[in-house]
Amino acid sequence: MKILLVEDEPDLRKSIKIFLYQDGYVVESAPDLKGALDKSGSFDYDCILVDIGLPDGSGMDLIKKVKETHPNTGIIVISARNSLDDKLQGLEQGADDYLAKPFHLSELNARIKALIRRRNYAGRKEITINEIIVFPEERKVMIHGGEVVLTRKEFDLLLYFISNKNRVVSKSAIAEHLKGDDNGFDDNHDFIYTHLKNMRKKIEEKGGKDYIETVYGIGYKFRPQE
Amino acid sequence: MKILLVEDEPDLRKSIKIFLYQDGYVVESAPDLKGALDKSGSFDYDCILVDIGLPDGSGMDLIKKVKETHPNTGIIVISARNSLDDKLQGLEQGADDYLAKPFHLSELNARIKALIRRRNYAGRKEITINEIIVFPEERKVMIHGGEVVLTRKEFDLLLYFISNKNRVVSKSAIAEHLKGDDNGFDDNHDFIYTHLKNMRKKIEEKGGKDYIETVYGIGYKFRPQE
DNA sequence: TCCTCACCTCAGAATTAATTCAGAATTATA
DNA sequence: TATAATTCTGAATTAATTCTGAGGTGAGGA
Repeated sequence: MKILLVEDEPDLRKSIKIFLYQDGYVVESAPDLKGALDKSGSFDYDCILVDIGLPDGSGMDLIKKVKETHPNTGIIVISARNSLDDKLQGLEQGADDYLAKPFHLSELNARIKALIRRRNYAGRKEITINEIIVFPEERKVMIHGGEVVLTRKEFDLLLYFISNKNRVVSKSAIAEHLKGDDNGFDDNHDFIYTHLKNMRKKIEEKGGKDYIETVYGIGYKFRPQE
Repeated sequence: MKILLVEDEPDLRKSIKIFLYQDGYVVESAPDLKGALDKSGSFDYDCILVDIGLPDGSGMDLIKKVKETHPNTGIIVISARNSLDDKLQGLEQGADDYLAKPFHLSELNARIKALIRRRNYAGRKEITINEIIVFPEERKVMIHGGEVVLTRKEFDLLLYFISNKNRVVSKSAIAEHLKGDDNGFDDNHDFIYTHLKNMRKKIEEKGGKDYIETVYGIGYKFRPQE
């Protein structure tokens, strides 16, 4: 679950980032409109949090562009100006929710969860893939009534496969999705192997089938039975 | 237990705040309708105390909005005008109780307790979690007939776990809940460790089991036995 | 056969949690 | 008010868990 945070005030940016990270999200951030446009254009985030008042422009432009290019990305506006105009304009441009500053971080978290649930899981709290049941908000996985305890990366990996089921995903796409902020250009993605192996092992131990098919030389495909 | 107090008169606001704080609540306040709308829109309070006559509008608008967005929040109207109309109108908008000025603070406290009890604990005065019995109003905890003496933060921590049982709560969320007013955004949450440890120790000393499960990398989960 | 890539194992690096402690802040008491 | 006691907070240390990357093996394709 990857989030882009666009906020110019460094302290606030840092706090939000820490908070969301601790809540299980993979977070990237940008301090201005330019950086945000760059990032949003080159990656498919699950959700973007955008401050309207940015040093080099208005967050409204970002909303507009993202809604054109990545219509499936959720957008939450955070704004200091609690004017009705701002709110209406933001929602009109395609934003999904609005939060006035100052806000409690747990409230932000609740909104994100609600948004992601609305968009991705048709409002349901759990996803069922044959004998595997995944609870995205609780980061919990059950198989045959028993819990499979996954680490942060393992869980993200599984969720990524699920949301891309029946599609081939490359190793580097996975790596990019699991990696947090701006670690430059990291070309060694071998750590995926370990997480994949551990995840497979844990699922198999609990009696779950391995629906992850290796597409030699290309990547992997998560193919549940119909 | 977090309360929002909306009252324009500074002296009254201050004394109510101090009084409620001393009774164990975490209190935030706003002097006008605008501030109240901001705060209530971005956090889920257990209870909101609202004066009807505010400098920039009527508290009725706040009641209406809160009931739409956070239907689980209790609302108590406090008003100088002791008119039946006011009372009826407030209750009609969705307020849960009504208190005419001037009032005794102890009366206010009693109403809050009654309200919170009605809403959160199905009218009961105590919450039982296996061998642990918690009295939220008295901020008292019993195990096997003996009292566990907890500090303010320790008790709030326990209560927070209980009201989020079987759900993972992050360290940040806990920290935010335990911290009172508008301390900006604080990103050092390590003090949680100490409170958690002390609480666990006290409960264990009295023979209570440790139902707090650590979810590595994410947070904690309070999981009582079925 | 040779080469590439998947996959495994393993150990050190990095992160996170538990524990301890001391000074700061708060509250109670004289 | 002054003093003592308690509680809170953050830092330091240690322990536990997870992440990451390197090296090796083997399978499949050219």
